[in-house]
Amino acid sequence: MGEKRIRNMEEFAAVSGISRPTLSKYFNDPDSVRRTTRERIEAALSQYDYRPNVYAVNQNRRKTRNIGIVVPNLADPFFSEIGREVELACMAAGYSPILLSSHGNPAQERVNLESLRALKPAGVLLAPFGKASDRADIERFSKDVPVVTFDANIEGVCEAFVGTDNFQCVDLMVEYLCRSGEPPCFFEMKTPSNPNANKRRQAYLEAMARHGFAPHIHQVPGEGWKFEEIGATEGGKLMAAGAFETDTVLCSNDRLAIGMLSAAYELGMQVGHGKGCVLRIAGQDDHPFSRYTCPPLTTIAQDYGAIANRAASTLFGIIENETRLTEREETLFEGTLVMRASA
Amino acid sequence: MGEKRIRNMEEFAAVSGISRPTLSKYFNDPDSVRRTTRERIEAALSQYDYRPNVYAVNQNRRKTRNIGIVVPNLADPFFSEIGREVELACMAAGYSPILLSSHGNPAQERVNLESLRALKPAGVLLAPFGKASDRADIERFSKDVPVVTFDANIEGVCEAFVGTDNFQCVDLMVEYLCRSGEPPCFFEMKTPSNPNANKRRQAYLEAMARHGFAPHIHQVPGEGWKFEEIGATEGGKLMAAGAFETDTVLCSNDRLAIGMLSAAYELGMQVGHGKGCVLRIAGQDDHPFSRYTCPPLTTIAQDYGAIANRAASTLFGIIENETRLTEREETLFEGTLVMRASA
DNA sequence: AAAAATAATTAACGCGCGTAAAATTTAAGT
DNA sequence: ACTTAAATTTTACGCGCGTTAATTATTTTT
Repeated sequence: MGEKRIRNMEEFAAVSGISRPTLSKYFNDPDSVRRTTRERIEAALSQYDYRPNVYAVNQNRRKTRNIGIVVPNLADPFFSEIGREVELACMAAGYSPILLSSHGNPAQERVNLESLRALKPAGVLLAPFGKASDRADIERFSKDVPVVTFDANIEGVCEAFVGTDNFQCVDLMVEYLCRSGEPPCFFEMKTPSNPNANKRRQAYLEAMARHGFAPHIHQVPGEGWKFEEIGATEGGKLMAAGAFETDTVLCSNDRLAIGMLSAAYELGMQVGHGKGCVLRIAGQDDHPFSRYTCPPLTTIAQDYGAIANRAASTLFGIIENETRLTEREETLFEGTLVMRASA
Repeated sequence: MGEKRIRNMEEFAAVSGISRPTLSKYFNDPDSVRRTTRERIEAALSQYDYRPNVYAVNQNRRKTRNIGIVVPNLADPFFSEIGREVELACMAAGYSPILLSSHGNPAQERVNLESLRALKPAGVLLAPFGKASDRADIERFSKDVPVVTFDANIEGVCEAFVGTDNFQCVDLMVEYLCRSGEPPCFFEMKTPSNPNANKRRQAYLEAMARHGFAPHIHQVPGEGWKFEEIGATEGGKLMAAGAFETDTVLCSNDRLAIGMLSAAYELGMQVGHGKGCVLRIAGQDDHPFSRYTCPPLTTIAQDYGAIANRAASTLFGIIENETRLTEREETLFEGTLVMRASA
């Protein structure tokens, strides 16, 4: 191993017997040099551990191999999961992911994009807030850097969007709930910033119409990202008041449902489809913890991996072709019903 | 605003009427130039938006202002919370935090440190795995870069450690449980990689002795980071078999407790201290979701903010004094009892 | 107001690497 | 073995900024 410390590519060229420009080519793309040369380089590499200075490399290269990943809130396990999948996809493709959380704050999203700009990323994978995001800012940013959005769409902005088909998901759930018991009421926040919430409400209305039932939407006040708390306090009030028209509630997302389950427990209302149960509660997203709620939460699972990989590979395609998409792409994956005890 | 694009410091010097070396000084430390000069620079800055190229800056500066933050698993809300606090502390002090998750994989921890090395960080804040971490590797790394560990200690390695006083925490909980009902059994994994787990077991033994009760430790098999699952399946088996000697179980951490609560629910065992309850379950850490379990989890809260800030400021002290600590520091914060319905 | 102290300017070099052009070597093809 | 094509080496410049030394301008001191 390491005989003496190599300070730069010049010195490594000396000890390896390969010229610096060839080494430079190799580090940019190992396959761009002849096999025998590559082997000589790699032999030397295992002997003298040397790595090009990232800062010098990135200063001189037009485009770096950095990929910015921005998610609204890493404290939400949903985003930490999908963020991780995206990260892995980037690394597998030889890029350097830089994962940033906006900490539930749309202003931080702007800050994050601004910091990313300084890093001259080859591309950005963005899970935006939706309506709360600064559309103009993102549009401006995506002029300079190719951006693929995932999870939440911003109509007409960025190269492509990859997400879940909310209509298919809600339809699946509504169909199941109607078939197995009373038709569901819909529980959500009054001012959801996430565009998925709006699609889900719309999908609920359409699905209920299709099944010939009257829809019942309950919107509750509440700001921020404390969904469980909102679900617990506001959902609890509704349950206590007997405000739900049927014995089944479909929540706009799992975190609201988790809050409602907690409130139902407090109220002594047994949730589930077994005997003695007075309420069914269902969620959406298959939150990592929904398997451990009491009772375990019936929900719709999004295909995290598929979304992450498709978003990443779409971005890589744009980067590697050096050409923006002629037409904006939208890809939606289907969700699957996860039947547990709560509904 | 932006009249024409400024490509480098040279051009900004031209339009601002300030020489380049002075600008360089300013960007390194705004207070190092005369007030009148500073104002002229900032006036120009608001007109021509220019920012120094990070790569060129970091290539030439001896030490960057990057701070590496490495946590074992961002998918665990505990670490995403504390990671966020650390991040904020770094930004507040004018550093650039780079948050990396080891995804529950000790090998990834080595990879993360290796990637950080390339970024020449001024310092690193590391929440290690503990025994599962590569002690030698971390020791070697901390020779080159000042490292402060937090959450989990590695005896004798790195400049300093900041964490929670497990003995005080467990003592607090044991005292409460003994005073309010039957003394607790202790539930944990057989091979916990986290050193806190070992301290907690030890603390449990001492606390029980002090109160004059016989300790009962139940260790269950299970690998990895699926603590809820392990708590549910293995804890469930123990509950079903009536293996716990008393009606009170103290879990090594909240995530195990969440799993146990879920299993207890399945078994129809009512958990809590009210009437009709057959079991009390307590956790440790005040996991963000433990407020919404059924019943809500009684636990010990760590002072996330204090730990994060102390770890960060200790590191900044070392960086700014350019001198390593003569003696390794260990700081422990006290936990507080969070009484909820489960125990 | 002149002298002393402080700050800014000019000029120039270096950091580590990308990259281009020309010269040279190596491999492939018949 | 000879021609061609492909790969490598030599040489040299540029990227954007840190930094230093000598010079000049500005402020502070008495």
